[in-house]
Amino acid sequence: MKRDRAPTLADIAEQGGVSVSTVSYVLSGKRSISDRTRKRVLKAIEDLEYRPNARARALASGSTRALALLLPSPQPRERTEQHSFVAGAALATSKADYSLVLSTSPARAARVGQMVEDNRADGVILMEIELRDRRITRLIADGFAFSVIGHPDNSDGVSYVDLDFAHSIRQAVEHLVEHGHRRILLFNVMPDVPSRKFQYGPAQRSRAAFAALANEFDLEATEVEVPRDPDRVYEIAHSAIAKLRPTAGVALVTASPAVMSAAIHQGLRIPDDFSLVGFEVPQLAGIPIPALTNIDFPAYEMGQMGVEMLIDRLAGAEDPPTQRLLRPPLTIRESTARVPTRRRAVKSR
Amino acid sequence: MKRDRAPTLADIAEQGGVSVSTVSYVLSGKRSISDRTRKRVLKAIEDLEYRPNARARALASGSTRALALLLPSPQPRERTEQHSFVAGAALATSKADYSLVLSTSPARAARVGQMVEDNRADGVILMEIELRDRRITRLIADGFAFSVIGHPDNSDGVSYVDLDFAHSIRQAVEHLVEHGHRRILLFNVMPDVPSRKFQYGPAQRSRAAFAALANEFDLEATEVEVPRDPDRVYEIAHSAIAKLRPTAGVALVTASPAVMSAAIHQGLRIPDDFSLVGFEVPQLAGIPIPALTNIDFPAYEMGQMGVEMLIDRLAGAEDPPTQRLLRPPLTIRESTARVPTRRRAVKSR
DNA sequence: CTGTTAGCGCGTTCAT
DNA sequence: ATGAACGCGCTAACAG
Repeated sequence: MKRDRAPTLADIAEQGGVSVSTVSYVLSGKRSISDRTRKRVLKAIEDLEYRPNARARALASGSTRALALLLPSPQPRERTEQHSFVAGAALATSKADYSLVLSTSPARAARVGQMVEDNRADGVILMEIELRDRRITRLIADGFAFSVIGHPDNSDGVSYVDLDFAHSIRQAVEHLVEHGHRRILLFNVMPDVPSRKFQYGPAQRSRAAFAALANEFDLEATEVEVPRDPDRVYEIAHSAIAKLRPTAGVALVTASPAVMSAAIHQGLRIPDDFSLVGFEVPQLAGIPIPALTNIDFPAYEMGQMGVEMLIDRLAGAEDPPTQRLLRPPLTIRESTARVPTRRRAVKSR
Repeated sequence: MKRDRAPTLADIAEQGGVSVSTVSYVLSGKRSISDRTRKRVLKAIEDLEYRPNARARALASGSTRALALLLPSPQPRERTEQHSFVAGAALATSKADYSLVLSTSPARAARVGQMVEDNRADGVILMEIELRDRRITRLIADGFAFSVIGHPDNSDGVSYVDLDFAHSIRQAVEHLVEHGHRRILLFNVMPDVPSRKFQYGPAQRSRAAFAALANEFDLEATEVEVPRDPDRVYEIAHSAIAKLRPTAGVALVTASPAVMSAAIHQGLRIPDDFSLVGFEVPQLAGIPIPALTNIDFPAYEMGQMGVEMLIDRLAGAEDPPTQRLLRPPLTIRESTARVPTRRRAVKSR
């Protein structure tokens, strides 16, 4: 049976023979109600299939119980980790009985707070963080609640979850070094906006770590920058491998399938001629041919943490910010192996 | 400079020396305003950096300008197309100046309208549609605005966008038949909930089309059901290929990488020993080794269409529903080839 | 323990 | 062309 108008608090109050505030209070539990009236109210709510109106509630209470997730302008070719962030965030928000509003990133940094200003959300979650991210500066200046996936250079007071890229790169390179590799390529991610090339945290931190390791282990290490488009990655990796003839490579997020293809397509056998360590979301690592030695990118979990941190922020008053630098393990699979000694002979031709 | 309280219509009215309704009307344009007052008001809005409060607006107007996208409970291992739906939907909503609220699918069909009932959204978008989807029945019964990605058996009056799976399967099979293949496997998607196995539209329609084609061309056609988990797909495909020794296969959404791996790992060369047609989002097709003959799943576009259709529904009164059955082209790449004649000799051993 | 009422910020009808 | 005032549905003082 369908009413033409959704029941309101007033309807419940009437039906139950009580006042609206009483109904409101049995709903919120913010003051004690006698068992008898509570039951009457609950019955009325049941009978009329009453559902609180979220907008009215938001207007009156000042809280929307919604979080905004700012997507980097959604392209058809999105990155897998970003999708996992979204999925994880969606799960965590509904678990906490919040809503998740997806929003495309505003062009101007000044607009990051828009969702909060417009009263569509209580706080925002940022991703694709730059080393000095102006959006974060704004959000702090404007006093908005937020959390970030990734972290800027100066992360004082900001709640974030990120990967410890320096640690992961070290783990990957040490793995290769232990297997005798010395000529190693780093396929580093490059943001689509060239001017921000040196601003993107993961790229920058990976680069620095890689350079330090090259020095420490005295490697012939070369960094190769690759864009997001897999086809371009393929081309670039193809020529880099042909030219530099590395025995191994480390590919950052999203690049490994294309890099592996590039190697195979020029006749290299994996891992005999070329070892590769990837950095992908788990579901991508198991399937390739051969299976990828991989650092599992815990994107789904990071998405969840992002919202949990934000909700904590919204609840707890002046708690210290949560800051988590994750160190996912390296899983060794078929794509890496000891560099064969016979290679030395071949190499000299 | 930051105020402790966001400016409201009243603030603008005061600053501009006019009434609140006047301000409201210059914003909505719903009645004519003299140029002088309009300018004064606009200046005040500019000066105070006024932003309309979306919740108050929603409460007063009855429209939230938000759409809810109901996600199948977001798992870590989400399917690529679903992510693309989301990305496309996010783009289209923000283009139309709407918000997109992500919501996990309610357990009970009766709850599909929740987002609308709670006044968080004006309409909902459904995905993962079953042949007789109770959610759709509910939504119609309750008179809610909605659109769906996929389509049920009885789609009278529902706006949807879907793929013409029967057509695509035909296209794929005919391609293989033309190349001399006769022993063909269909790797069909299987929903996670076994009881709904025969309810899932794409699976059901693909199955029927495949069976009809087997009959029409007198093929040794076998359907192999695979779950979503790539590892399981690999196992199942591996043993199916070993046992049935097909010369070709057609893999539905998401399955082709695992199927290809399974074939390669048992020593088959692609396409010489085994041809494969995939059905994947474009970004997945180009990179595999070898490149996949593929029907590009236009998931991103479908996500966009889903919201566009819903917005049309919300705007236009009693227009006929939009119903689109897309037929993406088959792109022939390296993974399929003519079945070699020498194979006949080999086959008999 | 319960009722009354004043907002929350904006849209809109009714006056003027 | 403009203003005054009411209502959207709910929360939270304030008053018993």
